[in-house]
Amino acid sequence: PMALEQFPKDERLYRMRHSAAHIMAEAVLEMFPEAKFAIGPPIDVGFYYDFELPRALTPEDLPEIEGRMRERIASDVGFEHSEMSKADALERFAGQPFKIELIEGIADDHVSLYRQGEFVDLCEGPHVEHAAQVPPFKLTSVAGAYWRGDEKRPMLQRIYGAMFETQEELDDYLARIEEAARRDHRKLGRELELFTSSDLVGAGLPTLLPKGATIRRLLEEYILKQEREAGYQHVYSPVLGKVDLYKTSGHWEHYRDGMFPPMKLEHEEMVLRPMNCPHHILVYQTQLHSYRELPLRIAEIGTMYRYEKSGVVGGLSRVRAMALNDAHIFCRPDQIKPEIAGVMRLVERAYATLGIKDYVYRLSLRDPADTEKYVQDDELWSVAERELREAMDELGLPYYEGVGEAAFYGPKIDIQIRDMMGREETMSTVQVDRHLPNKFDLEYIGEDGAKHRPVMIHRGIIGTMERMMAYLIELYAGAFPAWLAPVQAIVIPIADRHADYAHEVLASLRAAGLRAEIDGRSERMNSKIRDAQLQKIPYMLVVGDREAEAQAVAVRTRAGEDLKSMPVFQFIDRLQDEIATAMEPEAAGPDLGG
RNA sequence: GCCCGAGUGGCGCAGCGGUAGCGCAACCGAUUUGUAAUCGGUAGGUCAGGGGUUCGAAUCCCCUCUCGGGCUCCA
Repeated sequence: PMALEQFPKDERLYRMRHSAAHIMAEAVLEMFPEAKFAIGPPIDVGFYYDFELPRALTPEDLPEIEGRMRERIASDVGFEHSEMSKADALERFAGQPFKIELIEGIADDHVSLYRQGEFVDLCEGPHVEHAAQVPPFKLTSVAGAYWRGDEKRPMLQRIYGAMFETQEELDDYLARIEEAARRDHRKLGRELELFTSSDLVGAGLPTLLPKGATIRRLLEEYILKQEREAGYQHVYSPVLGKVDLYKTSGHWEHYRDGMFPPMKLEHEEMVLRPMNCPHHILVYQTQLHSYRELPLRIAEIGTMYRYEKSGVVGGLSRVRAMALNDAHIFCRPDQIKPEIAGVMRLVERAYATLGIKDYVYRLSLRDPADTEKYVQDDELWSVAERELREAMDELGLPYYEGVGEAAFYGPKIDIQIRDMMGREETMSTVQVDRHLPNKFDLEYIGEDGAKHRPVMIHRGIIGTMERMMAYLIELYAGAFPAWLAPVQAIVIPIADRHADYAHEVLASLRAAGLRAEIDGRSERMNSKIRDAQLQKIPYMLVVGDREAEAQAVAVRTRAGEDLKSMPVFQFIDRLQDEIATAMEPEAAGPDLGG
């Protein structure tokens, strides 16, 4: 057999992490002889193992488990592979209900086992040859996890471990986790006074403070301008409507669990909208449309409400009230591909401006086996899926497929970003929908004078303002580029006698459309600089006798760079240039012919 | 929603059965300062909310709410 070192790195890591999971299981068995074992696979930063234990584990248990693991590793037990018949295995694993369920699910009449020391596990392998080949690791957390990922099955205890081939790589990973914690938008949101939340308002309902509101407004202004230039028309529609509207749209049937329960009025029931689509459909229906008018692009920063489960809400990334940079394009079938291309161009441009580089495309498909979640119409799904594939292929954009990730009414292209912890989230989305046009009986008059059914494209570029803000706060660690910074420059008078001049400078900056503040406290300049630094304000403008004399400002950047003294007008020019450049970057992505 | 953990002045924390403390911030005063924290003083908390145990609860128990790590779900 090949020695471990001869395998490619991925294969080596797989074996090492998988073996560590087994060693951890053995350590847990020593501590809890009555433990029931579920599964323990390698994952991309290490491994985990799920157990059912007589008591809840706490983080204080981890060092002991780690210690026992290190003993096993030091003793360098070998990993031995064997096989036995299913019947023998069922006997061997009597008292291990999860293993028995796994064995019963194996099609073969023989099962594969691995033994190290006293511990034998049902396992396909592969593993390292002996325990000493397991590299540095650290048990990181205990958590709950459903058996087989099914919320109707028992909740097990999961222990996560981080593992890399070298101590250095492990340390790098642990440092990344710490850095992610430092950038956590919930922490920065408080420190930088971006948003707040209150027990009295409720979970998932954050309030944007003035600085956070500024960022959101800038994002909105940016995307609204892009959309206007791309031929979108903006509307305002109400955030609630009659239940009947959502029964017609199908949201009531397919999305009810995600909606706040209805408000009963005297003769009707109202619900907070979970999506904006029905309202935009009503906009379309106000007139009879000719094929010449299409595509019609109806857009809105639409606030909507979703009853997210209590365990999932948090910060700005998962909220119950959210504003979606939403639009619905009503078009002819022959316009689908060019419209998708147009949306992709908007995404590429927006991401370049926002500085988002780490993203991938996902073709989100339905799970054909799930007849509950998705509308049943095979023809509709296969047509929409083909259109999306062809559009992406023609654009030359790579994508991976996510089965079971579609909307209830159709497949979609999701643009997936990765957060600081490496978790993937949907930011932008494009969806081809032939379902809602049917439900609402939408039509347009074609060239032939007959009625035809338009196709709807649902799309979001910024996505929800909340999630985008959460992402950008972490991406920039709160040090926003000047165009997005809530405060772009702070004027710091050295002594009280400089207050008048400082206010003159402030007035000039504001007159030039810049967001500036003044720190007029009776503090030392050093202290004011420190505070401005902690607030991550891009420019600090120190003004003292010399500056007042020269109609100048002494410019310090938040990077700590001293740009020396310059005339006020020169600083204004410089900052305005910087902003203009940042907002019109070259699109970073592939050339989409725009 | 589920498992585990946690909620102490605006923020960060200590106290863990004998009726609340520290630092920062705030406020007042002094200082008027040249690129990451000037000094002194004052005020602020029904210890998330409710119920219970106890002579006595921030400390122990129960319920609810909120927050965190996961799972499931999701923009």
